[in-house]
Amino acid sequence: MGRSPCCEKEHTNKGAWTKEEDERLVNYIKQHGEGCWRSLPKAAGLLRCGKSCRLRWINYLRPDLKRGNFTTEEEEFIINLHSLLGNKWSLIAARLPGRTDNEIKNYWNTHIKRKLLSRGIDPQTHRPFNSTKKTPNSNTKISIGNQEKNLNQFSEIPQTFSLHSINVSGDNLMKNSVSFKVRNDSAEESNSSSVLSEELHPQINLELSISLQKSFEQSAIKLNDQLKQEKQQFEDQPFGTFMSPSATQAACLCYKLGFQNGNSCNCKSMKNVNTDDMQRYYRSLSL
DNA sequence: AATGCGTTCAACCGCGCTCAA
DNA sequence: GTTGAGCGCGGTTGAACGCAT
Repeated sequence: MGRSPCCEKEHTNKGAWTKEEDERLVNYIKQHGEGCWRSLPKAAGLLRCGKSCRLRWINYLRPDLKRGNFTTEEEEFIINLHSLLGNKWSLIAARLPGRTDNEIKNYWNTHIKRKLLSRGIDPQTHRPFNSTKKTPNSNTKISIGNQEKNLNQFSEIPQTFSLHSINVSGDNLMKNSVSFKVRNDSAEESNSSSVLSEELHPQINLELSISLQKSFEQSAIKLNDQLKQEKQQFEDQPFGTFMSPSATQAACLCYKLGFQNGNSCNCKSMKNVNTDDMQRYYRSLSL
């Protein structure tokens, strides 16, 4: 059965948007908000299909977009995220405020891809071209308490504290994949995440030592409450007077995963964690 | 000035997913 | 359980631009 077209093509404009069309779209969304893209063009007096309006708004007209060149930090961040997420541009964009998936995708294809190729790195696998390949073990299991699940069954793990609560069995290669998946709470991401190894990303410590104390739920709730409390303490006190054991551990994990541009660290000496990292960590908590 | 070629990026296309009927 | 509308995503296209010849 064929799919019906999203709009009456013969009555819609295509190609570049005019200034007037942009104004109409912006004014309409300012008044009525986003959504109902199918009915929006007619309501806004635009001879465009809904998808085209949505794309124009999301990729170009949204007021919170950051225009201009990507910074070196953004570029590094994209490379790191791509090594974990693969071509999941929308997921990568979600972690880069002010950037769109389309923008990142274009930047990847026009700049980063070429840069990696010139360094002798395969942009898809993030491995040197002459390195030996390892393939992930599709039967890798994740244990939650006394339950065991396949990777692809694992779909609802809270993001913030999951790294503390999961016991992973499988080969080293998949450990990192699992940790990423856990941080991003969707089975789909798990399936698409790239395989990492210490030889590929020496700055990323794959020995996550993630283990379960009691049941996953109990640990998660406990840690969530603890972090909530600590976050409040952090906001109440000037930095430096307060150091949280659970937060330092979590920040350390961020470090070890390479999300903070950090070097390998030792949790026992996390007194040395810098202020910016800690602030970033607390602000990232959605408690 | 004219032409060709490579690059960039806005926009389009088709597919998959979700959800309500 | 089936169907179809609506939406979002990733891949692709093509117009516009810059540079070299």
